[in-house]
Amino acid sequence: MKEILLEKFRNILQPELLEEMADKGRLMSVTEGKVMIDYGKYIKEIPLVLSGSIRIIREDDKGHELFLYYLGERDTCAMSLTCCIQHKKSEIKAIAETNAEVWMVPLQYMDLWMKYSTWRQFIFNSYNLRFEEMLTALDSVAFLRMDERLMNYLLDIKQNTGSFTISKTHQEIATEMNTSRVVVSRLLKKLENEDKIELHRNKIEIL
Amino acid sequence: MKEILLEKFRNILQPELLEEMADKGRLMSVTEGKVMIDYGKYIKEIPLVLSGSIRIIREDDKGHELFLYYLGERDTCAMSLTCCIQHKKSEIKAIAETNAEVWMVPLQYMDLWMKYSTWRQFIFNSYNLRFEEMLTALDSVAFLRMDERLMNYLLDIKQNTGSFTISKTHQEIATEMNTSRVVVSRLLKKLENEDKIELHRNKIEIL
DNA sequence: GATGGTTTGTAACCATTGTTACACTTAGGA
DNA sequence: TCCTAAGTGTAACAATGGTTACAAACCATC
Repeated sequence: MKEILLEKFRNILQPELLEEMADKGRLMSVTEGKVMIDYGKYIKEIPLVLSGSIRIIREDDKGHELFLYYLGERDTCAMSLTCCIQHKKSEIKAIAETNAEVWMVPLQYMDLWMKYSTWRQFIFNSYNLRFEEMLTALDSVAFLRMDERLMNYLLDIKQNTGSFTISKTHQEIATEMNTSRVVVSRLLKKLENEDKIELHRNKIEIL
Repeated sequence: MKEILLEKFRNILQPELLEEMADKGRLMSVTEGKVMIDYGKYIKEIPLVLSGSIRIIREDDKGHELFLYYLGERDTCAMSLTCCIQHKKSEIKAIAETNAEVWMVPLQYMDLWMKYSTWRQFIFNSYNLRFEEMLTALDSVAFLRMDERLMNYLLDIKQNTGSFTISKTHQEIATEMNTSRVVVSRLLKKLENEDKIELHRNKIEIL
């Protein structure tokens, strides 16, 4: 099990740190659809993604959702980091987009490992990436029209999976974008007429 | 000059660190309206706010703006931190909302001071606060109608200044909320009819 | 192939927000 | 005092997105 960790992070984290991480952490395997972190729950471990993809979502008090970004291989969750340190409830929800393997490290090491320069770099790099993705999400809802948001959302998924085929229903997309299914169907059809995508049941092809 | 720094951060940062900060940094005084950090520019110093208030704004490539949050006494800019570390261009714009005093620290100390536990706490606390404020901004544009956003915006300013009186024109508000002046005037009038605010020229009173 | 649940397509209508246009008010000089 | 620029109020209309309703297509499985 530890081999995966060592291999994935070999070029990022220094050997002593990796040894310690392998020793103190544990592997968690999750199946697609599993809610890994729920809104309002406490977080007690830092998750480092070894394989697969995690969907990060914001939820309001009325149950409305908004997709924020994906975590992939070698990523970690910045929200977890801040939550860990301050022992606060999670502000976001994390769901396994695919089957995934995650290395879980007890929260106290977050600060203890600050003596390792590669850990500091890794942590701050994570913060930076997550900040940028939050800004992208913000740009999307603040500055774009729904059809542009939708196209960006599709491209985002393509980027994340590396595949031109997206296996989601219109309802799922509507939920993640906090709009209605009818609006999504309407705009997808419009994008199809503009020859940007091709529609099938449970499947969207990006051209 | 250094006395202000020592006094403001006495309860947050340890004495040795404060000594070093006083030694290595410099005081910057800015007047209201001054653009302190511009979109796309490099940042070479970490700003610690001693007094006054800084408005942080997101800007898209067409010049549209969106207010994100305020920095006040004892705050620092998380974006600056990440930008500093990675030598990247700024993703945001910072404008002095009032006259302000800021302690500027050369970027290399960001990492050097990680040996001080109070510095680590301060930095991660800043990240956490900024992350939360970003989420609040996101909630606002993603989940709320314009009239609710507007009321929240006004309450946010009240919170920041401690005053029930807001000295902004409808156009300024419209720009910060990325909408049009007419819409703001319309909704402000509606809020006045609901006895939530009182309108005057260049001035809005929160009731 | 009949049945039923899920998914998609589309029309009609409504609500919210954005745009254009213009009148009126106020503050601050000339 | 008068003039001008800036700020505000409001009407009329357009565009976008949300809602309701219903039909058609598709899939699994009995």
